[in-house]
Amino acid sequence: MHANVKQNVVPLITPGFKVACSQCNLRELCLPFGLSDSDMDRLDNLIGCGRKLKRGQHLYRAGAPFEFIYAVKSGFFKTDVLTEDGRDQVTGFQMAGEILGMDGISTEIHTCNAVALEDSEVCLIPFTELEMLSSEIRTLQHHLHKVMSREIVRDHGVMMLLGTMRAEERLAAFLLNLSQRFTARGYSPTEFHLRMTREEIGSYLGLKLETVSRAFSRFQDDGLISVQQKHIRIMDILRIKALLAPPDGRIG
Amino acid sequence: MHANVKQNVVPLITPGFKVACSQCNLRELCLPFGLSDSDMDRLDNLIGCGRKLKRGQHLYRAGAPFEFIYAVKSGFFKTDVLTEDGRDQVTGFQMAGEILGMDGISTEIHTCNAVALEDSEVCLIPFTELEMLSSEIRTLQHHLHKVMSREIVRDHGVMMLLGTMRAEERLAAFLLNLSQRFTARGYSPTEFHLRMTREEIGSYLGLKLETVSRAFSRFQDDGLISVQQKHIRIMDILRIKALLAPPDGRIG
DNA sequence: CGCAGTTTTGATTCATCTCAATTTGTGTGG
DNA sequence: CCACACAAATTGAGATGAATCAAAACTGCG
Repeated sequence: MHANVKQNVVPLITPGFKVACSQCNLRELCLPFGLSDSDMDRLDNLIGCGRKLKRGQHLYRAGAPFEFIYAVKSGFFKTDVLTEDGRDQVTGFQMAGEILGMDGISTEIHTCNAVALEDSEVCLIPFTELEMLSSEIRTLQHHLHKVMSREIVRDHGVMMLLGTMRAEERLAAFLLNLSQRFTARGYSPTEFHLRMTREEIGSYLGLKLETVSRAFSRFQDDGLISVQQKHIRIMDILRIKALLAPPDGRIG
Repeated sequence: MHANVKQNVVPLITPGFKVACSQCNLRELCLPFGLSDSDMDRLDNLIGCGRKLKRGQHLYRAGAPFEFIYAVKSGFFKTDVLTEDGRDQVTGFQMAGEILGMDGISTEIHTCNAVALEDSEVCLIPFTELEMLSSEIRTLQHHLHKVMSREIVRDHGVMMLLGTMRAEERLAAFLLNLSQRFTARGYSPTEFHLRMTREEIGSYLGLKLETVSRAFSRFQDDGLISVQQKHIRIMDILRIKALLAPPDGRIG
């Protein structure tokens, strides 16, 4: 807790660094997707600068005034909501090219926390100016809408997971999702490091950390994966996928 | 099933009726919120017509091409997603003034189903034209973003519910949410008819219908509510709220 | 090298699911 | 308008998956 308070001061004295979409290898994955060169220059002017975060540092907190949305340039984040009565729910994990902060648009106040799970960099996108620019650039406007809609659809997937799946199905879905997102970023589909703890995975999946750990162990015993702490190697992706289709194959 | 197929044809031969935001008593709750009279006229021109649906009829289905978003003018809807393997998750219930269909923006294909739970009316809002108009009307643009963001925040709340709450807490949260939304629409906060079945409530809350029924019965035995089938009367809203704060009051 | 945080594993408890039987409500057609 | 059939809801008994409580092992950081 104290550590976080201290860390929260750091960005104010850390000069932002200059970023440019046009130079970024994530541009096909991120907000500038589909923009012409000249339009991308205009977006570059708007975005201005980036921000570096150390592991454990908050990008923003629930209750903070909303000003920016953020594009993950490198690193790994989690977002979580907490209630007055102490419940804590991880709502997502974000990696390079993904957009953070859209929870703040509706009330101008952020409703969740965003925390770097490893040293990370983000691009700061001032939202009011983004709205102005997007009213001039149709492609940008439409893409912003797509990004927000994609988040809604993703959330529906999480609801499905939390509402209908058993523990091992949830973990299987989680691993497949990570694998797919790593693949899209040019990393190995079968071998990766988890940046989050068992407890954070558990919170995201609606499970206790012990249940997550047991499910990992069981997957390993069954030859589906190899786990060593945070290092995961997927051994049999087909059988992991099969876990998501219930044995009875009920339809309708 | 056959009934649905038949119903699906009806709207094609049912002439749409004319709607006008400027005449609508939901305008302070719905998309035109905050617009000037002249801007609202422009929105009216865009929206054009509405559509009536009978109970059980689909407004749209997963897989259907995306063209409109819909404002609920009257009635009550549910949205649900289903997977190939037969899982079914209700993702939300929508009432007057709420917007449906934003799941379709990201891929131009709807990813969930929207079904009328009673005879209902919606306004059809052609999305491409809405984007064009919103690039000219700042207020409209910003409000559209707020509506989408609000949906994201709402989804986070559902994740919290599904991920951290026990059965009676989920039902309490559900009842309080309905009560609040009815209140905002000028209906009684304490007495209402549920438009959905126990099974649909259960799907939304990640519970089996029997568990929902038992929780209702328990609430009634404890004097929190009075239930008779779909008719609900809230007797002690404070104690229902208290159910959401765990007894130990753990913090942080 | 030691300590704190994380992870694994085991034994037990408990909430919810499952299966099953009734009851109640609703819509349809005679 | 009533009777019937079907859908929805209630309630009970028992099974089960995940939570809880507890202890030990591992990892990485200072």
